[in-house]
Order: sequence, then structure tokens, then C-alpha cells
Amino acid sequence: MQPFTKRVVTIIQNIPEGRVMTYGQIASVAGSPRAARQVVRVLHSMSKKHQLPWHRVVNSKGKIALQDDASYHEQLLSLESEGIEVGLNGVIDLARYQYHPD
DNA sequence: GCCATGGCTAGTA
DNA sequence: GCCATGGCTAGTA
Repeated sequence: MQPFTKRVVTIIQNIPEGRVMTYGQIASVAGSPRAARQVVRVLHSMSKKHQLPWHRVVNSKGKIALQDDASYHEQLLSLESEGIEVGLNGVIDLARYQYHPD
């Protein structure tokens, strides 16, 4: 696993229950501010193997990004089960739920 | 090296 | 447009 990938995995694993982070934010914290799409790739390829809380990652507007209906609902339910309020439009209040690691 | 991949995003129009 | 990876391929040594 490459350094950037490793940092991304670690960051995602450390998102607390009931909180979320955005793709771009994770990329920034990992040291590469414009590498949001790489975060997508990591999520795609390593969620299972590394038990990543993939549902705690949303886009910059705080919205669930998944298009696929089944996956969208899985994420929705996971978030709600952690006490996060999700609007009908799939939007989460970042001011309230976004996690900011030190 | 080259190229596809990908659940994005800042910043125009 | 951004950009880190993995997989594949031509083309050297």
C-alpha cells in the first residue's frame, strides 16, 4: 500500500461514530488537497478488506454521493443508526456533524 | 511509460 | 480539470 493510500485508510478508520468527513477534506488531511478522487478509489477498493466506515464519507456539500439506490439506502440507514439526521434530499448538516481531526 | 479508473470539486457562466 | 494507483504494453538491455 502506498503512503498516501495508507494515510487515507487511517484517516477514514478514525472517523468517530456519528460524524462524517468529506472526500476533499480527507485528501487534504492526507496531504494532497486536490486528490479527492483518489479517496473515492480507496473507498472502492479497500472498504471491505480494511473494514472502513465508508458510510461516514460524503461530498463537499454534505450530501450522500452514491447513485445506486441500494447503496444509497444502505448508507442512509447506517448514518441514521448512528444518530445522524439526513434530509430527504440526502443532505447532512456539516456544521453539525463534520469531524475535524487535529 | 501510458491509460483507465473514480461515490470529486473550486470556481466560472 | 484534478491526480494517485494498478495493470498492461512496447521496447530497451
